[in-house]
Amino acid sequence: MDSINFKDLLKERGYKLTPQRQAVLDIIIEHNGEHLSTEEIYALVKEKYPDIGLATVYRTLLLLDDMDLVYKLDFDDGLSRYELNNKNEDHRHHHLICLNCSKVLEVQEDLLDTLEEQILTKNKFKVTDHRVKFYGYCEHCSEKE
Amino acid sequence: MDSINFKDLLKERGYKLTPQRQAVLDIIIEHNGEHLSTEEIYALVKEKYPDIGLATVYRTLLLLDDMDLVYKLDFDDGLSRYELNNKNEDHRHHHLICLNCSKVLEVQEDLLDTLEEQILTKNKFKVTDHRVKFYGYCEHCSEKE
DNA sequence: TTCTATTCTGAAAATACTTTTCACAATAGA
DNA sequence: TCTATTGTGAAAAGTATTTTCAGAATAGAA
Repeated sequence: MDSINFKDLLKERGYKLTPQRQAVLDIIIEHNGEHLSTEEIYALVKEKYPDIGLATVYRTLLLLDDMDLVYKLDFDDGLSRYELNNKNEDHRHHHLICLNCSKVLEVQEDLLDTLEEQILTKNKFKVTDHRVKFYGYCEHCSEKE
Repeated sequence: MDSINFKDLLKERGYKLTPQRQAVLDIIIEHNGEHLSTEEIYALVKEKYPDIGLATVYRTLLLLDDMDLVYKLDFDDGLSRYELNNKNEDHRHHHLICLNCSKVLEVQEDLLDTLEEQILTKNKFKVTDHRVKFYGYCEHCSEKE
């Protein structure tokens, strides 16, 4: 996501491109693959843009989520986390959350297309997105038992 | 879940059976199939047990979730919701959340066993539970477009 | 049954995360 | 450059949840 695209996307929705918005998006792009919390994003943005306020970070994350540039995640730790919506990814990936060490792994699998078709047929519900979380024990924590 | 079983389950963990705990569980059982929020549960329990405090309801729901008697749900409305963990159900059901009217449907499907096997093989991650949410448009809201 | 260590409860205070308010600042199109 | 409009930071407010604490209730022992 370069700034020219971002500016256009904002404009489509009547929003302006500001250094703060760019800075928040930049951090999320730089940390692609991580699951940063709002406070973590705030701290990282502050390194480059010390005057930014926490409220602006919250507002920007809301905006980016609404624009589908990021995905909001919930790993049950009480924090909102975000990851870049990698549009070149064939399918959304799923998260494996270790109940022991809380580590989060990612799986690229997607068997859910079949399921989504069945849901449309049986329930007449048109699925547009899904969120899947698997809980269990990672390799390291499984061995320790 | 009759009170005798509940009492034993509590005892196993060093907890006592109190009228408050029973009352909260009773309400959840009575409303099986619904997705009650904490405040809704509080209001319903209060009808039968007017002196109960909100903190006790929070504490009890935490306990019931920990004991796997209920499932905590998150439909992205800022509220914690709970449903009875129906252990005679073959598989967990999934929720279909309508992005337009916010109605929540349930699907009994479970194609995830195959996926979980693949996850164990490829990622050496032992899945013990999963949460799946599908977002989209219900029959009624699809038609209106 | 009575006693008593322990757990539990209600109310209020405290937390934690998030949103809103408001006055001032910055953006972008004219 | 001008200016309508949107955006921002700081602080306050909001909302859901957890903790504190003194008194009450439970359950096992006596």
